[in-house]
Amino acid sequence: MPESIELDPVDLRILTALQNNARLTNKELAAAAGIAASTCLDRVNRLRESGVIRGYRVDVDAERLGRPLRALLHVRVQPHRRPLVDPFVEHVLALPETRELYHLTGPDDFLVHVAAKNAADLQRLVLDEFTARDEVALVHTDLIFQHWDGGPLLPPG
Amino acid sequence: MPESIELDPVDLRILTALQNNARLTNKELAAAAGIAASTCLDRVNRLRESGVIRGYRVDVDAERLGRPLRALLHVRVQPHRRPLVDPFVEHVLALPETRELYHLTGPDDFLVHVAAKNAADLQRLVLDEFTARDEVALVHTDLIFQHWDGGPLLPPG
DNA sequence: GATGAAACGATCATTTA
DNA sequence: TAAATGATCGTTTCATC
Repeated sequence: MPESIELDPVDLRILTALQNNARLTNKELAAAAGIAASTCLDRVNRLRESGVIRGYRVDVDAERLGRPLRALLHVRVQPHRRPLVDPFVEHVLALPETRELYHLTGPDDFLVHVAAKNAADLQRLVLDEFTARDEVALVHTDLIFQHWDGGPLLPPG
Repeated sequence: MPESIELDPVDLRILTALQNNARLTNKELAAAAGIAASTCLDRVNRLRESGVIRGYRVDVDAERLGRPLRALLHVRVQPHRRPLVDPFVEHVLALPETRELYHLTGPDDFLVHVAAKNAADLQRLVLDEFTARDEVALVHTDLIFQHWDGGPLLPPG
């Protein structure tokens, strides 16, 4: 199922254009890719159906939404077993502060990117939503000075 | 400049809808927010101009694009000074493998989320693009088992 | 993959609350 | 000041080549 799809240069131009601005009209997108609008519509539908395009998201400024303090929480879950891990994941994803969650190799099992209102809010989050849970053996918090998104995702050469 | 903006419940409904699907038509968005289309257009334009909305991105499946192996690289840059840090950031952001870059407090200064073709590709990336650089004092690599995005970003209660 | 036509949505000036 | 109406214009979409 998670197969690699054959993408030609036209598909790549479409994806690259959409990664910069996902709200381009179909007409604009067709122009960017150098194809007719109807063809472009076909291509985009195929990319959606094949799962290459998973969705379209708006990029919201957390700072201006009142969550200027971002942090990464390294979390060790013990014992590291499914009956404990699955509910932990569900809990974290349900928190409004959670931006991203990673399940990792290495001593710290999870990494959680959170956005908080201020230091007190972050403290509450760590104490009440993480260390208060039985399966959470350890939480280490690093503040995020700055965060960048990478460029358009492209297939390897 | 990075001020918090006053957002009313209508704005929040608009942002929430767009975070789920940034390609909703203005008409659909207006219906979701319970307002007239023209009003909705106004609101979205204001959210864009005020910087609350930073852009619209397509969510591409890295696996299906031929980059199934994702990892987090913890990188220590020494000495941790601007003349070294700024070019390092620029270098990392220019790599096609980079998905995200964090500048952090704590002993490891940077965290880089990368997407590679396979283990050999990841090894090449670490050796040639990171440890080969003079300012990079240490790289620690954790593989990503799984990665989740958080729900819609909302202002704190 | 392109063309062309019918259906639909975006947009803006104007009106209303 | 903020939202709705309605006319115009542009875009999407689909059958057809």
